[in-house]
Amino acid sequence: MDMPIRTADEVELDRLNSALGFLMRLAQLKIYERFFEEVGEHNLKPGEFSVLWVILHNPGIRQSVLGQRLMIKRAHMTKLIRALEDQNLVSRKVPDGDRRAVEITLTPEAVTRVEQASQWFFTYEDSVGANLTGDERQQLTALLRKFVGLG
Amino acid sequence: MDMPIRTADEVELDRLNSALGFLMRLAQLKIYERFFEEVGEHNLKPGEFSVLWVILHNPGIRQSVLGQRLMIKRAHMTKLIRALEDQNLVSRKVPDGDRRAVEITLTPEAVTRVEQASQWFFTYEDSVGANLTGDERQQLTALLRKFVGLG
DNA sequence: CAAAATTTGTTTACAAAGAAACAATCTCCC
DNA sequence: GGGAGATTGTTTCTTTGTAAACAAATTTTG
Repeated sequence: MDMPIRTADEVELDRLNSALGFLMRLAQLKIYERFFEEVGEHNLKPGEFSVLWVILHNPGIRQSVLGQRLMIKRAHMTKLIRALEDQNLVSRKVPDGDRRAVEITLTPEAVTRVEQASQWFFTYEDSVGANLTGDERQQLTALLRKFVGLG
Repeated sequence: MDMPIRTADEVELDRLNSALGFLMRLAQLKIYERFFEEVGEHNLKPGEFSVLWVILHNPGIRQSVLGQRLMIKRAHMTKLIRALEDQNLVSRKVPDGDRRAVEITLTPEAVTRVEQASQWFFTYEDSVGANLTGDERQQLTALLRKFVGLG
């Protein structure tokens, strides 16, 4: 009657089972964990890749806009960009129109690197929903896109 | 032709738009952000609540099992539990059968507190998908549940 | 136009979370 | 029974990210 719980599968979650925030956190952690199993440290980290990818597709984007879109706080963005600059992957330029702002572009080296990295990144992203059917995967991304207000 | 990007909405994401990991991260951050807007610091943080909720429904659960289910690493779990213990919300007991393990239960005080907190927590969790229809919300949770391997 | 308020990025101090090394205990297998 | 190896929790160190205060530039408004 009072048998102790031995494995994670036996844990009673009750209503937490349908809590969006809870499920989302679990899902994200699972993705992240798998990422390092499959991809390893071989290349750019997912966060770095996303930042560089967005700069690649929006050359001269401002730090603040990048942060808003990627939901990265200004304070943190400063550090990320500086780290990328130290690796000679991005260059910063203060535009004439607004001397508070900083416009970011990729160095030629980074363009190559990101295009290369995009191969394994998106391959991984596709494989990540392997326990879903193709339809389910598509539904899931569509729902998430709507949920976060994209497209 | 070379118009600079001024708002986050104009940012070109290209294939990142259907990357599960990316969307999931955005979704989780959005939930977390809204949480503090709506609920404020009033009560337990979402993480604390989840931990306490699971202990409530699985009294005597072991730290390791709790961590596995909630995807919290052992090192971090130690700190969480100690913090909860300092607030007199949980008690730890080393079972006779295995003197390495620690079994966690809620204090009577915590039981009340969690039951109370569950009201706003789940109310919030329900309101969080407000820009989705009821059907979509249900689909989303079902897909997430399948994705993370629950149920 | 000038003072007030806002935006942008940075710095500093701190909180959340993980990695690796460790000690104690337990399990397995000879 | 007794070592080899695995589990469990803790500690220490590092990484990642946030919050708050700040400086400089810009916009708003009286």
